Amino acid sequence: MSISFELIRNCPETGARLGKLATGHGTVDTPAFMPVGTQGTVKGISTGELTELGTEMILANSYHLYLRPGVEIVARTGGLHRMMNWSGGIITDSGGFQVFSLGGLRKVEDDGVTFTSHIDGSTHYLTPERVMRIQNILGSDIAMVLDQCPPYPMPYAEMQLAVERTTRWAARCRDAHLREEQALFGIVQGGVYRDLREQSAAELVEMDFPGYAIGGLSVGEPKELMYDILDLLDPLLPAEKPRYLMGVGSPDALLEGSRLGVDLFDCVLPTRIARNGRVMTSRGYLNIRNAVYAADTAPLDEECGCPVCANYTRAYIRHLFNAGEILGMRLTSYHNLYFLAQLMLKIREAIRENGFALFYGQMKKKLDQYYGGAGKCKSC
RNA sequence: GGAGAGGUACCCAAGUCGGCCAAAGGGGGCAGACUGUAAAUCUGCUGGCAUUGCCUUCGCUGGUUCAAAUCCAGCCCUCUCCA
Repeated sequence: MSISFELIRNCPETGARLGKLATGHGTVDTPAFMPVGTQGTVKGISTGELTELGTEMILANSYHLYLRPGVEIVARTGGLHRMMNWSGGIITDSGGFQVFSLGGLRKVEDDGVTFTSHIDGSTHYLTPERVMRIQNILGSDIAMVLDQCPPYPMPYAEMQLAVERTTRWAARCRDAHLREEQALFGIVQGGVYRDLREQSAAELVEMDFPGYAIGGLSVGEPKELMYDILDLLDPLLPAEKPRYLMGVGSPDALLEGSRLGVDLFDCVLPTRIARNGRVMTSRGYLNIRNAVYAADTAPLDEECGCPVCANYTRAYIRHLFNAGEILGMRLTSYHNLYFLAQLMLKIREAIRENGFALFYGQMKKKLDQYYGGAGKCKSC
């Protein structure tokens, strides 16, 4: 068995689930947030620090690792886990997101996708079979099927084609998947069209994957539409299998996603905004580059217990950013990952204690206040 | 003392045979964006005030002109070379 998922508790009042996902590289307490390490590194954070942060699984990217350093190098260095010195879990994305994000550099056809490398301009042809081979070699604990992730908005007819293609590719990925200890997740597409989501979910469930991802959300649509789709999918996906909402990582969306039955999340948000000076705090986002923090001796977040907040002032971190010092980004990245890890920890505790509904109400009020609008920190 | 080069906005630096110049570009500064990472990236603002517009500004002072950062005169200052 590649992975096992134990559903420990269902929230009696909401769709929230407490679970435990076991892979060949440890277990993951769910709902969980997984930091993104696209190129075999969570940018700026060592694997020792990831462990410190309580990270149990990260997301890496097949397409990027295939381009550089190349799967042969990863294989020769002992596989992705050993290469990056990470003993926890790894999910590899298939490259499906690059079908979306590298819009100008790729051509999608039924058989596969032609990419123009953003690194050197070379041409690469990825099919479901090749993507599976890449992930098999990388040796991630969970592989993802190749999917077509369309942008928002997308006309119905085109979305329908993307759903059908994603289903066909999922079947091909399943057939091409060789590595037994590696699980393969299907990815539900369909944008914000309810019937297409139902169709996509039904077709994938039919294929009996060990877990299901929800893709094609948080690509520009209003959050309410995303939540509607999650609500729709909750009863359609098998309860005994993990659900993974791809690409979602704002605090409010993690809370809402958890309420709607999501077990796994990943997102570049905490690390990316951190490198650009924005930190998540108990009182909303704070841009540490802002002049008001020039002489501020408070920590990033007064309610935070992370080592960054215990040891460094806003004034210092702002100085590091203004001076272009690499430590600034490392500190904010660490803090943001800690912030989300704590949020998920609280969510799990609440479910475990049968107090999620109450917790949700209180936390939602707080997050709406601080993160609901434009994301401005209300204390600023 | 002689010869030459130059002083432009917070800094550096274009522009100088007159108008299209509140003045290129870069830096710095200020703010914003970022959600399965082409991202330590990208965008906007950066003389003042107000709605198009007006006002003050290119070392200083004066002059020529309808019009001057640009032309003329004097002065102040900086740098290089020669004595």
